[in-house]
Amino acid sequence: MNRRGQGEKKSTLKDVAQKVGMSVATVSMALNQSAGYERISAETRKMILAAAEELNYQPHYMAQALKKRNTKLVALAVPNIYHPFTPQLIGGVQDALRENGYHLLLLDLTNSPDTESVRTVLQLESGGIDGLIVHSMSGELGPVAEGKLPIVYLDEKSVSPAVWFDADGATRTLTRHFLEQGIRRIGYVGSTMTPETYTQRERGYRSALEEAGAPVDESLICHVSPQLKGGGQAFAWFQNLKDKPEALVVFTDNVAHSMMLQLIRSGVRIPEDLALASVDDVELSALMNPPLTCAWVPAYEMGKRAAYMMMDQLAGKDLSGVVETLPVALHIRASSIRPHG
Amino acid sequence: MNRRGQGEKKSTLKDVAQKVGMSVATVSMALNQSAGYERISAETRKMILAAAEELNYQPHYMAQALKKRNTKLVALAVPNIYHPFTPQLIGGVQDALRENGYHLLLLDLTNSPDTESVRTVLQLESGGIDGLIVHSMSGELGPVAEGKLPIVYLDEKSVSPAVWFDADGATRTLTRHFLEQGIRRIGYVGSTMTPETYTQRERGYRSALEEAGAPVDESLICHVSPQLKGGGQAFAWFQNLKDKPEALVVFTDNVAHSMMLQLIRSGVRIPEDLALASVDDVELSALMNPPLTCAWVPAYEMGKRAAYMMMDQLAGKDLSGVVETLPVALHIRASSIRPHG
DNA sequence: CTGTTAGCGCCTTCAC
DNA sequence: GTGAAGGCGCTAACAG
Repeated sequence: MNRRGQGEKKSTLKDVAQKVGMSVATVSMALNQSAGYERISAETRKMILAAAEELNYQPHYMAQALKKRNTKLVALAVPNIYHPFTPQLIGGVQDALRENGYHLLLLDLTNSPDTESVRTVLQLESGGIDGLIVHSMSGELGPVAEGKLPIVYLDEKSVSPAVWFDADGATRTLTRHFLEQGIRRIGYVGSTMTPETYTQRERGYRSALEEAGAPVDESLICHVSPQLKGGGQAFAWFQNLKDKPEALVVFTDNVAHSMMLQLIRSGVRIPEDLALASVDDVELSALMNPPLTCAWVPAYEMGKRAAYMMMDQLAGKDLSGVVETLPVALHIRASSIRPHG
Repeated sequence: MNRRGQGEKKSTLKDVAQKVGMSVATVSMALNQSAGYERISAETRKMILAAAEELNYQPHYMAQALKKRNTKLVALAVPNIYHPFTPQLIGGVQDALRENGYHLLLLDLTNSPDTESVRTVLQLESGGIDGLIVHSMSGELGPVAEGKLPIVYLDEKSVSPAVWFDADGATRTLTRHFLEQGIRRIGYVGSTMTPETYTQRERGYRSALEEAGAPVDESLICHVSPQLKGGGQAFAWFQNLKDKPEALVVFTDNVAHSMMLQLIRSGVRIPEDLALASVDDVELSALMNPPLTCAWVPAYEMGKRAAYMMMDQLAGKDLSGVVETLPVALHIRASSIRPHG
């Protein structure tokens, strides 16, 4: 042991105590400013600080965690690290956590068999992490984690506590945006996977049509993979359609981008031949040709809110039943504006 | 304490021991299959297992870590969570780590002042994590971490141990690909940020020209932000150029995509007016119009290799001086093929 | 075959 | 103002 890279062995509280000829208790108090701290003479305090500095003392993270019964670690479980949404979520969670000295343990469950992810969570659940934030996977992880440690769900609204954005509102707004232009044949590209946010997005589309008294034509609805390749599937579906729609609401940017690129390559003009709009609004959407109309999802903010809710729970607040809903914003761009309304 | 969500208090080794009327030592052995395990009678072993099961016993992660002097946690520090490269790295690291029961602590240093990230690392360094994988930031984190815990560097080659992909080879190949078509006026879009991989990419471009006896025209080289907005900067630079190049090597997909979209919008035809090629080859590149020629970077594999190297070190191997270099692959697509050679 | 003992490094009453 | 003692939950000798 003490092999390459380890350098000089770390110094412990005891080392510091020894150096100043005092007990570890005093040193601990001085360093932590914990109860009884005021009673330590300013002088000894300075000595201790100096000695700690000199010995390069750092409290042992795990020992502290064991004693204080908290690890300052929060896990974020994500179903797909490759979705453009995910990094923003991560960024938000991480930034919020860091504000309070927490660290982020990332659980990327992309193509992880359920059993394995469950095993991982169980392992961590006991003294490994203080809390768990779950993105779109209450079904898989709720049963194993609930009741064992504080949880916050992301992108779901039928469980709690949760952070949700108005998913059905997003597609409803998009669909209405087409209806208001007098477009009636509006199709929908949805997901074969069915986390709550995706089913709600489809619901928003359907309800907008119904509210407007427009018929929902099932032949204008398709379901594809929520990956880039989903755009290819949607494109193929569109090509084979006899009676094509005039406009399409797509459930996620990812798919919209890739479908759009293929449509254009095949000669379909956007928005003249087909108007397009999508949900998420990642940065690239505004740069597409033509710029893609989107319902903007506050992904970063959602991550932040989830982390705050987690830390609130860790601080003792009871958040059961709470579902925070963040609004979406409609960003109208050229892809969705039909020439003659 | 024991507030909402905590459920029934967790059971400890002692609880299990009590239940079966035995000492914690025996229980620990039986459960861990550690030294001396074979000498426990099969019967008591079964009892213990059953009791543990019934009490829903899970070893306390931190207590175990404190005792065994390892946390099974490896941190990955990334400079920019939003770069399309990063999720692939994360995916690779995480998958490899998980194979051996390690977990990933993500340190997203996007827009983090240096001091703060250093503080974080120092905090974790002492008993919080077993090792640190650093992406493109040896300058910032090397000094604080080196010698304190095992490190692996990603995307650098002048430090070690490291995982590197042949960055200058990538751009050299791309540049030659243009030269072989008889193109002489080849420009370069590089980065204002200068991690090693970016300086090497520029070097590859320059050396390919020099080797071919072609002049390096500094007016054909610009430097932009490695974000999507960098594409806008590059586009503006290109527009203002009097003597335009026939081809452009771009240092990263991100920038290439966004520049390309703006070029096309402004009426520049690719590859007729300007041939384009870039480094990274994220999935979207093949879907662009026209499909973008790329040097493919094995990001996922790099992550995996870095994690393996970390775990090798954790297992006692000395990897100082080792730099693993992964090859890139040239993916020729329509964006780089000039009509008449 | 199993129990006892002794910590890992830290924090926190409780005495002095 | 400061020190001693106990213990978080677990593991690893060493006894029996």
